[in-house]
Parts: sequence; C-alpha cells; structure tokens
Amino acid sequence: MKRTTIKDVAKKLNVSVSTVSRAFNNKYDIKEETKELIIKTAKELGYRPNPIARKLIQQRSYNIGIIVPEFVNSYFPDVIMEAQKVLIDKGYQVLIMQSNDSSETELKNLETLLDNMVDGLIVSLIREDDNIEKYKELLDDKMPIVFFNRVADKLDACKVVFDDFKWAFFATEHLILQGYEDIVYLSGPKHMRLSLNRIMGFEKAHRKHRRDVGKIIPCGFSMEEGAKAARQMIENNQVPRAIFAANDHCAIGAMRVFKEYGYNIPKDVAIVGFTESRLAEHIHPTLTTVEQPTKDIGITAANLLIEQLENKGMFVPQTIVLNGRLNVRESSVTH
Amino acid sequence: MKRTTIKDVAKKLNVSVSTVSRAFNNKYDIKEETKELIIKTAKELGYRPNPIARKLIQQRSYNIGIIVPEFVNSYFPDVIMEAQKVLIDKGYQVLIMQSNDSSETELKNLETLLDNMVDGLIVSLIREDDNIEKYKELLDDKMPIVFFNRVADKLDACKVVFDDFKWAFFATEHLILQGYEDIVYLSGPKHMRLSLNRIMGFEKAHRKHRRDVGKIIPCGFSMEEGAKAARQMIENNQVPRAIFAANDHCAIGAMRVFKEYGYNIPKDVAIVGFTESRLAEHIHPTLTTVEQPTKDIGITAANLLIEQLENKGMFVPQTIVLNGRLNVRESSVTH
DNA sequence: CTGTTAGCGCATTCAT
DNA sequence: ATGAATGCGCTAACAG
Repeated sequence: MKRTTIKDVAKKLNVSVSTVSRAFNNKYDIKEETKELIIKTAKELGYRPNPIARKLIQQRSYNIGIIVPEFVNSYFPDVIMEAQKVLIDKGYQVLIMQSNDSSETELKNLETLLDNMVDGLIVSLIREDDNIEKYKELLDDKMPIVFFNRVADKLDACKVVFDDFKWAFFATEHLILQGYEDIVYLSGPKHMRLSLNRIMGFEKAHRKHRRDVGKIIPCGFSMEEGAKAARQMIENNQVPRAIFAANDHCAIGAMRVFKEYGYNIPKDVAIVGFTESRLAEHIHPTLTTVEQPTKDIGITAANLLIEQLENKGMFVPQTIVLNGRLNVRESSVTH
Repeated sequence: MKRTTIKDVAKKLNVSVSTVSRAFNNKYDIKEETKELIIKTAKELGYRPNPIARKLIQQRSYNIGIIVPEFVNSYFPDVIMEAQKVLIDKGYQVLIMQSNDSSETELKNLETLLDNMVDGLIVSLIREDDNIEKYKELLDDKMPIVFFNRVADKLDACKVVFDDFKWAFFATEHLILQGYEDIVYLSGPKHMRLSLNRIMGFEKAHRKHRRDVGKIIPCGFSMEEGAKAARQMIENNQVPRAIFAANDHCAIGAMRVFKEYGYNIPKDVAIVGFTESRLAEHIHPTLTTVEQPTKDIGITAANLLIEQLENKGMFVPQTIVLNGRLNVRESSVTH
C-alpha cells in the first residue's frame, strides 16, 4: 500500500505538481476554485504531504528537542506536555530527553538531538557551569534555545524562570506570620541559581520582620535527602519550629522522619514545601507548598522558541519571570 | 554556517559521493583503506549524514511513536524512558504522546504520529474497545505495533503484559497468610483486561485457601477514588480487615481516609497496593505493593518492535508475559 | 494564475 | 572497487 504522493494528485486532476503544492501551502497565487478542488481530491485520494520531503527541501527538520534533568517529580512532565501541545500545533515534532541528573548524559542527549537536526531546543540544565561552552557554541551559531527552570546566568539566551526569590519570601513570611520563630531552610544545591534566589527570599523575609535569619542547610530534592536532614536535626537536638524545604519531596521525606520520631506536624514542627507536587494534597498532614505555573512555563517556553524560529537572526534574548501561588495547607497552620 | 554534506567530503577526497555513501553504510564492497580515509576526513570536516535525506530515500522515517494514557503515575515515564534508550540506540527517534485518559485524544495522537510517518508504534490503550478499528486497519497495513500494559484481546498483535493474575494472587495470598479474614479488592475499571485478570487472581487465592471470596468494589486508579471508596466503607460500617487496591495511588487515598478516621494501619486495616510507585516507600506506614518490571517492559516492547521493523511481513505476533515482585512493607504486616 | 525546471542530500542500480 | 546516473517527494525560482 504505497502512500499517495503529490504526483498522484496532480495526475488525477491534470494539473502540475506545483499547483498542488501551492494549494497545500496557500501562499502563492492560486485560484480559490482549483485550490478547493485540489484539497478535495487530495482528501479523497488520502493524500497527506510527506513531512520528510518537505523537511529536506526546506532545510528545516521541524524537530524540537527538549532536555530535562529528570522525570521523578511531576514538574517536568507537566511542563513538557504543555510545551509539546503548543509545538505540535505549529507543526513541530518534539523529541524529549532526560539527563538523569548527569551532565554527561545531558551532553549526549544534546548530541543525539543535534544529530536529529533539531531546529530548536528547550532546556533545563543539570548544572549551570557544565556544558556551557557547548551551549555558547550553539547560541553563537544562532541555534534557537529557550532555557527554563535551571538556567545559566552566563548564557545570553531566552529564559523562562519562576520568581523563586519572591515565592521563597512569601513562603517564609507565611511561616513567620504563623508565629514560628526558628525556621530552617533545607536548601537545594547551591550551584543552582534558583537555590540562591530562594535563599535570598528566605533571608529577606527575616529581615523584613526583623528576625535573625534561620539556619540554611544544604539538602537536595529527594525524599531521602529530606529524611536524612531531619534525622540529623533530631540527632543533634536541633529541631527547629519550622522548616522550609527545597521541594515537596524533600519536605515529605523530612516530615516522615519527624512523624516517626513522634513530632507532631505542624504543632511541633511546621513544614512548607516548594513546587506543588501531586502528593501535597494527599499526605497527612496536607502540605503547604508553593505552586509553580507549570502550564504557563511550558507554553511560554514553547512560544518564545517559536518566535525565535520565525524571526531567526533578529531576535533579542529575553527572560520571562513567572509568578506562582502559595497553597496553604495543614502542615504549616496551627489553629 | 552550512552543514557539511556528502558532496563536500567527496570533493575533498576526489572520490564520488557513492563511495562516501558506501563508507558510511559499510555494506557494499569498499576498500578498507579508502573507507577509513573517508571516515577520518569526514570527521575532520564535521560531516554527519543528513538523517532527513536518508529517510527520504530509504522511505522510512525512523520515527517511533509511543502513546500512553497518562503521566501521573511514574509507571509510564519509567517504561518509556527505557524503551527510548533501546530505540535511540538503534537510530530511531521517539515521539511520545499522552492521551490524558481520553480515547479521542488517543485517536488524535495516533493521527499526529501517522502524519509524522512513524515506522512503528508502542501503545498502551485507554479503553480496549475504543479506536480498535483504527488499530486493526493499521495492523492490516502491516504497521508494526507493540501494545503493553493495557492491551486489547481482539487485536492480533505483539503484546507485552504483566502477569496481573499471578501477582494479584500472590498479593492476596500474602494478606490471607497474614491472617486477615475479610479482604476487599478495590478493583480498577472493569473494562480493562488487567482489572479482570487481577480479580481472577484475587479469587483464586481465596479458593486455594478455602475462603469466601471478599468483596470486589469497582474503584479507579486515583487517590481521590481510593479515598472515596474508603469513606464509603466507613459510612456503611463495612470496613474490612484488609484491602487490596488497584494501584498505589488508590491504596494511599484509602489509607489516608482510614487514618483520618482513627484506624490503625495495618492493625485495624491492612493495605496492599499495586504497581510500585515512588511513594510506597515513603508514606507512613510504608506500603506493601506489587512491583512491575518497568524497565523490562520498556526494553521488551522496544525490542519486539525492532524485530518487527526488521522482519516486516514475516512476523508472528507474540505476547510476552513479564513477572514482578511483591514488596512486603509495614502496611500489611502485624507482628 | 499555472506549468516547467531544478535541486534539497542521500542510497542504490548499473556500468566499468 | 569505484563512478555516473537516477530518483525519493517536495518547494520555489522562473517563465509564460
């Protein structure tokens, strides 16, 4: 069963292939009448333009690569699915790769995507310093790239970021306003800009309310790391009144340990997470957390990329900062 | 910065393009010496064969489509990532689509993928009866398809499935052996083969141990549904001694409600989930659950597809049944 | 408004 | 063992 080609349609109607082509790319002059006839006949014959041939002649792959660190948290799948919707609508094909939290894998992914001739990239970096030369090269070659979530200051490119500073500030202030004196911040890796921004928000909230800034403990984004941090606090007899965690998984890991040791959440220890996860509403107590606009992030990144793709060359890199929401739940509220 | 083409390499070495082509597809006679020289020079020039041109001439897209119902549970991302690894290794490009639990979306995804001329498909169905005609058509046209997880009996195709019967049996038997008398099964949707298989396993375990088969309550795969079912049992004063749930989310939803109402897990109600999730180890109490071999599923599906791709035509559809593991944890063990 | 022509980059058949 | 020629399906420049 051979695929119907443009020739079959042309032959059938005794027109030239270019006329058929015009009908399908309605940008050249073509009589409305013939155009409709062609479209109609094409449909009857089951003709669909061969995207591969089109790509070859147009010298564009219509492939977009997306690279993310992991798929463990729902954050990245959520962002990706939204971005994909937008891109597919515009006729792009989306290739998704995850780097498994390894910069080497990230580089390999990058190369796989380049081999597949992607026209553009949407990337969340593993580490802001690794592979940076490679990205610079690509950027210099005018490869459209939009970074999001984990971005590198050193890269002059389009970025879609969350206002980590502001929302860390709000989350911290929320804890302060609830009357918690002694707040510990379980911070994400310090090599990430977003960790630093959140730390700054954490500090600012303290300053605003004239408190001493609470302890900042480097942690990570996994339940294990959250649990480990909690265990350490307990062992060291340094359990604070409240904890603000790098993300929900980390918060939940810590929460679990505290509960195991008989601490009541939030009476003994209040907890706030970050980046609303699917679990936040479902654990006990339900978790107060900052919700990131995953949909918006995906859509915005995709749109920025499309803009670049369409105005290749004359395009000014811009950074778009998105807003979030604090979902206050049981884990941080004592009545 | 134009991409180096096969011509550039040929010109540089004063050989013909066909010789270069041969060097890169080492299947024709070519002197080892010239071949090496060509490969070496090609690398120097930064030449990489244009996959699009290759696809056009070979009449293959090297695109593989993967369609899954959702990305909420970690199950599908896990399977996909493994399948993708295998496929990319073989030079395929993977297009991932999720159906959002809607058969219409599934159909749209299917068409998007077909537009992109996928050479093959890996699919987990939304409903076993929907879109079945479409799949039959594709299968009749010799489109290589591998179904997994949610498959349709009516489709004569390659399938990779989990032994739901056996592992539901083991899970149930585990509860029986722990001494729980009265076991309720929160079943997944009855239109799914896998739900029925699990029910059969549930029943068989009861028969083997000469018990009356416990109640089977149709539920679903979400936390909400699990919670709802639990609430209903409590209201109706029909709380069983043990619950076997359709999946971990469902189990956790139910667990939460029971805990809220002061039930102790596992003393008052024991709970077993299905399809090991990231949460199982991290909630309290930790959840006993059946682990599915997600990696194997992904790898097997990919390999089956590759086999079909390579032996197109003379290929006998086969069903591969994979084994799992019961991870016994606190939620089902009373000491 | 439409047809003719060329060619995107490559694999492959047919010569040699 | 290698080169020349052909064409995959399509778009676009050029003619008319």
